Amino acid sequence: MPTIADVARHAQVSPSTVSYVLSGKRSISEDTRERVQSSIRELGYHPHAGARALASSRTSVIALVLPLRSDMYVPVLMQFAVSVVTAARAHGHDVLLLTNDEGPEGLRRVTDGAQVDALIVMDVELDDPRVPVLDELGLPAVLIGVPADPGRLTCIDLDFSATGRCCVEHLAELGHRETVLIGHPGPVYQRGTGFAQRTIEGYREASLDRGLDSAVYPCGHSYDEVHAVLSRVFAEHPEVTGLIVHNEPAQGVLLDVLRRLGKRVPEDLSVVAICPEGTAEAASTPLSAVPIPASAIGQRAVEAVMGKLVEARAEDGSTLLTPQLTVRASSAAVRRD
Amino acid sequence: MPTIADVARHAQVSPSTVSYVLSGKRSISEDTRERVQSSIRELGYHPHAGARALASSRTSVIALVLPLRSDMYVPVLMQFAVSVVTAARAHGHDVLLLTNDEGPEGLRRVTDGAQVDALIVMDVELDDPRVPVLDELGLPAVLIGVPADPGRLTCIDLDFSATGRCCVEHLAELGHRETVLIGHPGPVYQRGTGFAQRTIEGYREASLDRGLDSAVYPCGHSYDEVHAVLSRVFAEHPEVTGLIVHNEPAQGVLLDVLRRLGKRVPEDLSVVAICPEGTAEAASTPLSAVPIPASAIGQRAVEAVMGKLVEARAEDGSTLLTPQLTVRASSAAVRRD
DNA sequence: GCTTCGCGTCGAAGCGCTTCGAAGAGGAGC
DNA sequence: GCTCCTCTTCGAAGCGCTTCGACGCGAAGC
Repeated sequence: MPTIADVARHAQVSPSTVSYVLSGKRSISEDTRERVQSSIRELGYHPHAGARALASSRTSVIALVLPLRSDMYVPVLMQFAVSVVTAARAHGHDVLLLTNDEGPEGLRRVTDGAQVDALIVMDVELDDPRVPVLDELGLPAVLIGVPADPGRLTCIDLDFSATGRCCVEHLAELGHRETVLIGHPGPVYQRGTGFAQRTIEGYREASLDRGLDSAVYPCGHSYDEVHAVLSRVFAEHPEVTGLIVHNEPAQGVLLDVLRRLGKRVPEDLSVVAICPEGTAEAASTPLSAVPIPASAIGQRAVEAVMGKLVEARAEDGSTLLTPQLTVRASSAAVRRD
Repeated sequence: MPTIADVARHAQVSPSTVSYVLSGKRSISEDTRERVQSSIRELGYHPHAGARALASSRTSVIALVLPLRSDMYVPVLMQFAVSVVTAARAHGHDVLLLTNDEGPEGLRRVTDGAQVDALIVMDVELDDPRVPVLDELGLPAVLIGVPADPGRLTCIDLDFSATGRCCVEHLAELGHRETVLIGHPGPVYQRGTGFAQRTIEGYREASLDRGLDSAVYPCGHSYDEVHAVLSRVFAEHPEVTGLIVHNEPAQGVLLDVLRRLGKRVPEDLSVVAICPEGTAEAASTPLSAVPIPASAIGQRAVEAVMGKLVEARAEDGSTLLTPQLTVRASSAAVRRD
């Protein structure tokens, strides 16, 4: 592997000049710059990341902390990850993948060892032990998800409260008076998952505002669980005409179960989902849905991190993306007959 | 941040001694070792990764190259990724996440820059442009998937040919004479995806061996596509009693469509899937299936990489894991009436 | 004509660690 | 008593890069 000294010799300049050509931190004459650049190309020079990190205390690597939990919906996670990597690359950075099983110590490890310049942390819970650690770490950090107390940290997420509200309003405008929210499995709520709880809040508030009945049913993913929950829903709420589904993995099964139970969508029952675009489109009856803009969030997270990194720009707290409901075949005006 | 010099001073030894305590590369007296270790703890010392990489030309980071393609089944991908990260951590290594959109150059970039010690590459195609690049890179590399010509590289994968065969044999033993394989969408095959093609090969060979009819139908993921393909299958093969499904995303919809078409599983039709354990279990009729052992593969990949890293042990070419079919409710003996 | 300035370049120091050779201290062997 | 080892520890060099101060030079200012 050629070093910067090799390049310097080849271009007949000093190593520092090569460095300045690369970083652009001092002006270099057109002439030398080209000479250096062609030497770099000719020798196939790539700066040694370790040496660079040592000298500049910058790694050009950001950490992405993924949850390992099985109850997170994987495709969304993956969209996040991919968009973060892509956006980071666009800014000349790489991504170090961490899972959560090291806990807060894992964060300390990589930052103390100067392995990363910044962190992006996913699946943040309302009362997340990582948040205080991140806050005191002092490195640029962005949370995907909003904890109860974000401290000085930047958060980015879909506005789930508005999302819940948005679903209610859509159904209300179609004339539905009684709706039910099919949620994530119980443990997700007990754990204090912000997005799940906020969705419920929004749902409840909006229902109250409009004087509509509301009810929340946590629900598992399997066919049997969905079947059991829906049976209970119809037994306990025979008048229900609107279903809001905030439980991605159950989505696929849900329409199937409804069919079995003799409910036609949207004739007997309107369904609104909160899930990735693709899932909503591919359903047997395409679902009216608020898409989860995973890619946009990932991208924003990277932008925020880069902002802090480059210009120590203090991001203005949380960014909550406005939900955008797309109407498809699964929701329709209630039939008054 | 304390440096090794701070620790040395605190423990009243030289920096090199601290280094040897950390690396264990020379014997250190019980006494000093403990003194050094408690200084490390007390000061909260973490070695600077960049400095270490520079001095030792070892980064303790391995690259994981993920495909970005939308037609890969995401949950499996994620299982791979998570198991790779977990296994790597168990060996004291971190994982740098790369996507495929930089192509072979991306590999060069991270290796030339000495950012990683080794690479794990997923979703390798039969004729993958990254393979020759990896081969000449000289770094330890492990492929998940088996290209047509692996060169000197180590490959790890499920034995998909045996998997196809295994499914046929299971159905044959139940008395089925005519089976159909529902495969991935056409482009997956045209792209030269090893695992898809090998499954078909195994399926065809085993069918031939047993004198059974065979037919392959590529198939998309959406409800409509599955419906269309299955309708064609039953029109063109009215006698079919066994379905082998090698198309994870279609799995969910499939049973639903069969029900619509008036086919009972397993009474009219036995279904065998090739998919992750969880998917097979959660189906409305639990599926007899060959699970894709993503975690095991990821783990093995890391082991292989570590082997090469530590002892320059030349892994013995490809490792193909033997498929293990689990019988569930979706397959039964054919009814002769 | 002399100072002043800015531009382009260089040299050297230093980032924090690993590692090699060597040195000091004691014990064993003759 | 002297040599020869072994066991611990140290010192110094060096990994490849960035960055700061300085220097030389031509242009501008008086």
